[in-house]
Amino acid sequence: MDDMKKVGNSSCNDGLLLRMGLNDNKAGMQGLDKEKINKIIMEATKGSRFYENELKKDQQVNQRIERMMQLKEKITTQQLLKAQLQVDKLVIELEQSRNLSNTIVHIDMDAFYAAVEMRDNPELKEKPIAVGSMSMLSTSNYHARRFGVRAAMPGFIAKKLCPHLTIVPLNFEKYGKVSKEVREILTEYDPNFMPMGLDEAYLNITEHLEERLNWPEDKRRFFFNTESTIEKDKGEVNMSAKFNEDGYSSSPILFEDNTPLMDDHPQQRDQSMENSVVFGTSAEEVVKEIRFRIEQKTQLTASAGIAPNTMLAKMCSDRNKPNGQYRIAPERQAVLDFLKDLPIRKVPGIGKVTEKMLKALGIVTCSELYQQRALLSLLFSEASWRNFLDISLGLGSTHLEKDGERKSMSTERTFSEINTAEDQYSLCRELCRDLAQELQKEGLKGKTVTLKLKNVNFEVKTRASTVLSSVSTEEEIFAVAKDLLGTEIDSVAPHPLRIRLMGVRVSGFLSEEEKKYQQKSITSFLKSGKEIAFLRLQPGKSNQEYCTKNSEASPGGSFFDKKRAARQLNSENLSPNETVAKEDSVLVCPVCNSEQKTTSLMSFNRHVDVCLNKGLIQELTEKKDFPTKTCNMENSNRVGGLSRGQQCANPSQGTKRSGVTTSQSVSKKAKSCNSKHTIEMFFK
DNA sequence: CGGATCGAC
DNA sequence: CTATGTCGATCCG
Repeated sequence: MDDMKKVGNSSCNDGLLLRMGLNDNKAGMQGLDKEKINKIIMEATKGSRFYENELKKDQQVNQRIERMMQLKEKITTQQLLKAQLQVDKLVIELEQSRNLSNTIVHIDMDAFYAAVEMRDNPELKEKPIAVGSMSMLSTSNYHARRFGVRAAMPGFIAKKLCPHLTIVPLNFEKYGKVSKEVREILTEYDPNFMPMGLDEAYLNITEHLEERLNWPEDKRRFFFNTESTIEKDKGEVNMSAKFNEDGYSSSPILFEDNTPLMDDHPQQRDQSMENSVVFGTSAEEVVKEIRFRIEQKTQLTASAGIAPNTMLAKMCSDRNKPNGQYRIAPERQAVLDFLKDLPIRKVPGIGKVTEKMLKALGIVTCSELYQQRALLSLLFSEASWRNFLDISLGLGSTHLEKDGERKSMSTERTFSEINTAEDQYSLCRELCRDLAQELQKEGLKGKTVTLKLKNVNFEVKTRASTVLSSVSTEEEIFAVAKDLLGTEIDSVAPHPLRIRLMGVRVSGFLSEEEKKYQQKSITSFLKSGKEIAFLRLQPGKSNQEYCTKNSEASPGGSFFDKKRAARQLNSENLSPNETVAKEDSVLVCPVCNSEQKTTSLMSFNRHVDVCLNKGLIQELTEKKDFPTKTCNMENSNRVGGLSRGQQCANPSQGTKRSGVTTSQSVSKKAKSCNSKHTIEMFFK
């Protein structure tokens, strides 16, 4: 998004201000200068919990830098020379593989959300506006930016910077519609174009350019949208000017110079079609055409970059925004010229922290990045310095890969402080419910559940747990998340856990391969007509285990719910051995599959352990896989010492991966419980 | 694997 | 009063 989140850092390095304030003000005009902006932000911010946490993070970065500098001190000239040789060998290879044959375009809608809101509400047109809420802004228009109002800034601070600021709430449905309109245009130039969010996209127009060479003019002719409500009076081309809110924006507008549109066909303009325009066949003309069509269709302007790879194209689109475009010719020297004085912060992938670290090494521009390549290869990880090298050579992807399958799905929410376990658990359940719904829309199941917590001091923690069999339903996810939450609550007891955010994520999805396999094993399992045994447990003070004989256990979850609520609310230790499975559930041993006529967990566990040990011995003596009896042990986190046993009990999942998972996650839990007797017994 | 960090939108 | 939500990548232990 064209939001100026990246703010040139330049001179004064007074820490946080640079991060939080906008120091990009063109002096003179109405608005505020850097100093004022930073002062106001600092006043609004100083002493807040947020600020304190920012300071803490800042210190951590400084320590990182310190460690790096110490490392640097130890580097000998010998090492440096050697590194230089190695890196330069790589440079030669990279140089040889440089590919300038593609034409990549990056399209970036200008101040997208704000522009949509202004379009739809003329009242806003002359005003400084931002889209978002009092707590967080998503974007602002250029007018507001002159006051230092920008994306990722809370609205209440923006208001201090610019008291007249109008804050419009987000309306994603609307932006989505507009985005779709834009995409309909883009797809004509590259059916495989890659959208990046609602307001940006990469296109590879290499093929289009070839075809276009043979196109007759008619196919390159487009008409002005006449029935639009826009006030436009004089002549052909001033439509885009209105989007230049301020009249003194430095960016070029679409038709401002005398030549561009008719580049290739200067002769025809007036007679044929009064309200039409013909675009040429060059890349620049194509992109002008795209931007023209976007504007005609949506009344919104876009900026664009043209270059031989995505990284460069993206940086180009930033060059002349808003409502401008820029091209790097497909020549090595053109690329290097472009990079020469470019601040590394402009490079996609280089953020605040990396900028600061590199600056500590005296690196600010891309050419400096290249000069220091040998040093960087000694100070940074392979992935990092190779990336730096690519950047400084101007290398990037020359084709647009379809993004692969998703790797995780999550949901999180911020709220005013919540500090009672009761509310936290019910919130957690709610998140699990929402997440489960989304997961099921995509038919996904994952093995890892991650809980994210942010306390009122803005400190973030994540806690993850990987289970044997994939989860996707509210109950399944919650069963895991609630344990993680419980552990965190316990960890601060007797103090309450004071949080301002909670999130739940599911990852570790099954690959397509695994899906099929699982499908098979499930159906064959069902055919075999066996019962599913469930076994669950919660570590910590509220140990709770039960098995039900029923495969559709706890249908509405109410049973589960009440139990949990009661237990956690009372916050006392129910003796873990008593009162299990009162209702209509029956304990079934997951190993031998027989019903156990007891309601005492302890004796039930004993039985299970015995069964498992039998299995273990058998496995080890026969030295082969455990019999493939499909015993579904979803979520079976039985708390004590079943590390090997679980593997045995669930052979259908017996891949290397799940084996490791099992022994790790269980052995950890085994410590917290005193039931490692299973293991000890075995080794006697 | 789990946890923290970075970066992008 | 009031500092987002979602995702992927990477590094380290």
